[in-house]
Amino acid sequence: MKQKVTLKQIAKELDVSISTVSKALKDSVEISLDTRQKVKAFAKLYNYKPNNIALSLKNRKTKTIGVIIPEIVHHFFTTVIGGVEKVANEKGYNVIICSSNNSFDKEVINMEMLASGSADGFILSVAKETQLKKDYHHIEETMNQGMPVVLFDRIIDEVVCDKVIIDDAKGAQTATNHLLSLGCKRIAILTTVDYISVGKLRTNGYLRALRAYEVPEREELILKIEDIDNCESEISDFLKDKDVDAIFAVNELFAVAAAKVLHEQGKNIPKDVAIIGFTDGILSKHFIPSLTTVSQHGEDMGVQAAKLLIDKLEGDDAAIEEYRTVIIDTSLVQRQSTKKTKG
Amino acid sequence: MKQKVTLKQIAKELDVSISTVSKALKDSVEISLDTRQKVKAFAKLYNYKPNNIALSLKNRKTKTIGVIIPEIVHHFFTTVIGGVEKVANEKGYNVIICSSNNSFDKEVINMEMLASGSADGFILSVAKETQLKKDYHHIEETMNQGMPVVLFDRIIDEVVCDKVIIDDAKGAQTATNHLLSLGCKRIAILTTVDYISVGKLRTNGYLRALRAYEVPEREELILKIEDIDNCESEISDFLKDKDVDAIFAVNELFAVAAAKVLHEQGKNIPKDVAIIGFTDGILSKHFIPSLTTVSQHGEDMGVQAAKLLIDKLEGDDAAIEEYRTVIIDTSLVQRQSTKKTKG
DNA sequence: ATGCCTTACGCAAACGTTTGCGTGTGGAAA
DNA sequence: TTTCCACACGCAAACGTTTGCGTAAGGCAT
Repeated sequence: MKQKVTLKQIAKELDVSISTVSKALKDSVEISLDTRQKVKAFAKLYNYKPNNIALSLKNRKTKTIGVIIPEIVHHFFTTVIGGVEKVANEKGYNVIICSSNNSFDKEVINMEMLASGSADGFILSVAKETQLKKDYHHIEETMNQGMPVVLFDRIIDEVVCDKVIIDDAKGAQTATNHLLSLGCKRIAILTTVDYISVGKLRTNGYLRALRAYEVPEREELILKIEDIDNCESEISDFLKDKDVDAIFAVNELFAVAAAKVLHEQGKNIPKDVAIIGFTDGILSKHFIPSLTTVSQHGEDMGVQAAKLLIDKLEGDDAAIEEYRTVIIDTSLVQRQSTKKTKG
Repeated sequence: MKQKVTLKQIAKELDVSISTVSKALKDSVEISLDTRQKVKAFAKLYNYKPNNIALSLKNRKTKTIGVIIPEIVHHFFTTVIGGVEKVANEKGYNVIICSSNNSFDKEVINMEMLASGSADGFILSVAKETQLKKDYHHIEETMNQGMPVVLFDRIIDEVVCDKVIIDDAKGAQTATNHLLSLGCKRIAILTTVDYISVGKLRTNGYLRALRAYEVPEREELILKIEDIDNCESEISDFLKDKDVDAIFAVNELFAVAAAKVLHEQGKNIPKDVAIIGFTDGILSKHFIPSLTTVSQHGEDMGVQAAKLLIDKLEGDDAAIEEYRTVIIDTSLVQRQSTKKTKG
């Protein structure tokens, strides 16, 4: 088992100094052509690769982006990561991914760990607990130490930094509008508890659409789901003897759960009840009937976030003080769950 | 914007040497109690955190595990990552994730990048292209440089290292047995092209089950799908005027696609045709009808893989020469798609 | 007063790089 | 023969740690 070869070893073998080897590999004119060729041949033979750690220490940068997301087993977040990776790799950056598991503590630990030398900057979607706790000191501290942070999806208004979001309210409004334009009058919304920023925003968009259409908003058509793991029974109870003709769900799981409940109740989708979800994942695509949904373009978000971060990392000082918020357009992906029934 | 504080800065402020600070923070008896307290107070005040990069360089290890998977937007792989993360974090390891995007070149690049200082060892599921190309030099080289590699799921028989797999053939056999025990006679299989190891193994298990039941295997009931993105139409053609009473699919997507095709053809699941898939993902769980499936216990695989790797990383030299293969038990998750119809 | 031991600290090397600058050697010009 | 200039290379510092060992100061015993 041959260990990794270093400059020092090459230098020793060739009986030259370390600096000569280093310069030779970089084709420095300081070094004679002859020596250069010898060194390079040797380096290739022994498969020399510069040690990233040493380079990081010397350059005081790691060429690594830290991504912290609330859940790793989550379609939307993985699409975002896909986008980040794409841009990062193009620009020679590595990506480290950590999940906070929606735990505040784990978010802090991961961030501190990566901040102490492992990453140059962060792309972050905050944990539920963090949103609830409203404690952002770890983010502020990281930024204070000169490491840029880009927030996406679940952002924090109070923290001043680059952000990538979708216009949640607008997306929800568009979706609701679509239901209204189909002639639906009794549109229920399945949403989250208020401290989840995106849930609240989407609810607002729903309400805005109703008002614009002068459809009375009715408290009893709003369900704020607490326990996401148990949403199906909550939805079942909620829908029981409620005469709705459409459902807008603020995420994919709620939409699917609603569809299942309706199916059990013998209702037809879209004839009896139309459904629109949020987040264009595989569930919406493959469900029968396939579900109309508001696409968040996760990969795009990742791409934009990575670009913002790398701009900050490589930008001149002028740009550093300026923070941008990129708003990704949502789009309504129309599928069977809102197909107009003929006649 | 205060930069990260280093030992040197603390030393300067307190007018002591760097080594004194370092030792004081480690509560060395070499340092007087008085100095120790002073240093620690100062360190806490300035939120000192040792620089991981410097430590990595000094210790010649990074406490980081590199995970390379074929796809990041993939439920099964993310569950595996979840398992890896769990164990890794418990043991103080970081996890770097890279996706090869099923490209051989990207797999090599990622591996070399991480191997040159960023990770101490690898957990890897090889890209399709790599399996097709049968070029494993990057894996061998990495191991030759003293970095342990654990292969999972899509493994390579020719490479000698730790492995975590499921018994694909057995899982498939169990699934097929279940269909047979339900009284199904004309069981089709939707599988992949042969060079995908898991596809082939699962097909073998299917055939084995048929033989054990003395059901004739019929070539025309085997569909090897080439273009996974277009599987629905392939399946549709395949199923057209074929009188099958059960379908075994070697992955989740094929199972769902089959279910959709059957639905379009007006067939009832499970009454007309029973379906079993492979991989217990969200699609199988939420589909109507919910799909019976062979669970691979992805998180378990991740846990085991991480344990194997960390054992190698921290084990004494005796253990290093010995390679283990952990076989994770599959289990059949019975759902509606194979419910026995009464009578 | 001298010697010795303990206490409390600093020095320096090491991990693997990069790079500005200093320097020895050779040849050519005067 | 002396002087000068390239050329080709080496030295050393720096990045932030850790740690074995050396050492100054002080106290105590003789």
